[in-house]
Amino acid sequence: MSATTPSTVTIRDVAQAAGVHVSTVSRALSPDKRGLISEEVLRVVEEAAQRLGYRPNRAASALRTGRTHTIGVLVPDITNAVFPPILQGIEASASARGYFVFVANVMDQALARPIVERMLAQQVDGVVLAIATRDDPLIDYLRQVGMRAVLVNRGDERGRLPAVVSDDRLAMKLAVDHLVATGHRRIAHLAGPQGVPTGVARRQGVEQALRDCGLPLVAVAECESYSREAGRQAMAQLLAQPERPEAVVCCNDLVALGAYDELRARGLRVPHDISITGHNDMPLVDMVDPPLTTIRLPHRELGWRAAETLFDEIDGRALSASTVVLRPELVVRQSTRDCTV
Amino acid sequence: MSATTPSTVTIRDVAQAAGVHVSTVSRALSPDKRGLISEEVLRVVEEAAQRLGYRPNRAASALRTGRTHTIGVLVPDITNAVFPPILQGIEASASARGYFVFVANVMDQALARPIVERMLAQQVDGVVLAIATRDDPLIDYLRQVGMRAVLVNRGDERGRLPAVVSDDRLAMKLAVDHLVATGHRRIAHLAGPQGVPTGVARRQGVEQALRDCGLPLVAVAECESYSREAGRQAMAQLLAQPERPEAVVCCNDLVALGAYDELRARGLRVPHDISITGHNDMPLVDMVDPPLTTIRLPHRELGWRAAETLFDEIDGRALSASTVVLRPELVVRQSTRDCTV
DNA sequence: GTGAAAGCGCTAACAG
DNA sequence: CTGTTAGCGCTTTCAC
Repeated sequence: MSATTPSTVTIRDVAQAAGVHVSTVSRALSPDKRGLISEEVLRVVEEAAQRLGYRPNRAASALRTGRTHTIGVLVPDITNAVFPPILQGIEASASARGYFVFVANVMDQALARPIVERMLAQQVDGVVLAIATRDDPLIDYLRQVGMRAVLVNRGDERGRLPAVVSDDRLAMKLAVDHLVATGHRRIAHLAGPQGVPTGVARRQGVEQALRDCGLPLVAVAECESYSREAGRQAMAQLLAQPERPEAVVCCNDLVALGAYDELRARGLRVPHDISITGHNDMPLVDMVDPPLTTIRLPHRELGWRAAETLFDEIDGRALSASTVVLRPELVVRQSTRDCTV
Repeated sequence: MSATTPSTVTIRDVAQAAGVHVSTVSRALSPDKRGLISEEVLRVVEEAAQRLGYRPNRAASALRTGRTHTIGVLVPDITNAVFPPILQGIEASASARGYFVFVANVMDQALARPIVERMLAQQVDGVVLAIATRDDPLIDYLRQVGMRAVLVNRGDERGRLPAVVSDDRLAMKLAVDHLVATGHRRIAHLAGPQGVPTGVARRQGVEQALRDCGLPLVAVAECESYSREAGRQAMAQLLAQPERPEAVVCCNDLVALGAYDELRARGLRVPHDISITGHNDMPLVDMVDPPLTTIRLPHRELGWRAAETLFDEIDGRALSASTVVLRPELVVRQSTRDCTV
């Protein structure tokens, strides 16, 4: 029956109750300083702390030590199914280390800088960014102010910050190779926004993979964003071309689903008239009609590793490998047909 | 060209640069105290702060004032598509008020209490809980320690804490009425876990709605959790009964999709052999096969209102209505057939 | 309208 | 091993 007092009990109260000095209490309750304290006193202090329901005030400790045990995470849109698992991985890692995670939803790229400034004021121990654009000035800013930071999902081409990403080129190669192996020849690409690293890398991945097979990229349309509606529009553009492609490699699942929308509106059938591939393996894409052939990413691990990398930085353990690249994997379902049979 | 110094610039530096006392700087930079300062000094201070790149240390201010400008949010599983929009609403509200939000993913209900304790230590100004179980002892604990809190999505039957929820009974009534209007008579229910308020309320909603129509509830199976797999299992149980229902009202979309899985495995077709309804209108349920008839909730608004309620509490603005109930809405798609034609 | 001084709760030298 | 002392950066009385 610990009488958890609603009123604030401080280290002084504990010291008084235990009949020792506050600094002794501080030491006794600090995991790495408790070795300095005698068994006897340790017991008394712990008992008193327990009894009074003492909870060290993190704000005070933060002021003194400069460490808040908090990190910030900036995501572009938490409603996009890619990010929750990443966040979960980050949170799991943070939680295991006694850290809390501020989640900021950066709907507008222009808000990123002010948000980082507020996080700086909030004294976060570091940030993980899932919002880096190409040549993002934010990255320079972070380095300039000495804020520890790690990129996730989207890396930095110039390697200014550690990053944990998936292999976008390989992902696209997996998709292209699968299509080619199943007899597709006229392959097009629905590319992501060329302002973000993933958009560029995936496009290059498609181009390279096709080149490796000695095949042309018959058409490309760039999506305004990674959204269903943008995918629909881009697909419409693609279909405005004289000759219809046999298959379309999409930069992500949402875009692929947008392609479905446009195709359905025109009475075209997937995969009968055209094969479609996605990227991400979002929840439920195995249940859409037809189930989507896509690329699966280890999202949760992406987040976990990013957080671990950040904590390594925070604890002064400099990493050898600054960029971690995780392997994506092909998931074949029914949106791609076998033209060889 | 603000020379943002990497080294920490404090209020003392600003005071010195501006040739005034620190307390004057503090007042000048505080929105509600700046009235006490002369135009002249205000200008000088602001210029100096700007030039030096001063950012008030929140940890110090928190220690002094007891307010951290942070809130915590506890969600059961951020990977469940219901929560991201709720979180987004919370975050939008918090951000607009200069607050940051800690997101904690409470995978195991037993971890809720320790997490709340850590948040208490972290001096959060309040919490919003999306994880309340029925008669949750956590609620009493929060009241006991005087932590401001608001429930979202799941309310408390005893009204111990303010809550923002959707009308679960109405939701189920909308589903039942639609089925009845389209000629279904033998209606069953895939119920949510009866340990959480929503599971109970939705089940009661189905029962009441059916009673209102003078129809029996032909069968009920309780799901272990709000998951696709649990839905599949519960559907299997339902199909083990001698007579097959014409329609099944599911406690949520994931469960409904699990029902799809089981039905498909048995070669039964939706809605030809059996009609299915969901709840939540998750992203992509309009694209599954067949598109799911479901209940749409104002998730984002749920989160927004919950946060606003919390801030009202924090600012001492006691609310009149302690529980806010938002209206769900029926979305008819193709998982329910019209038996009257 | 501004300055002086105290102190929020904690940790970390420094003594002993 | 434990106590003493100082101070993190800020806000808020209290004077003037």
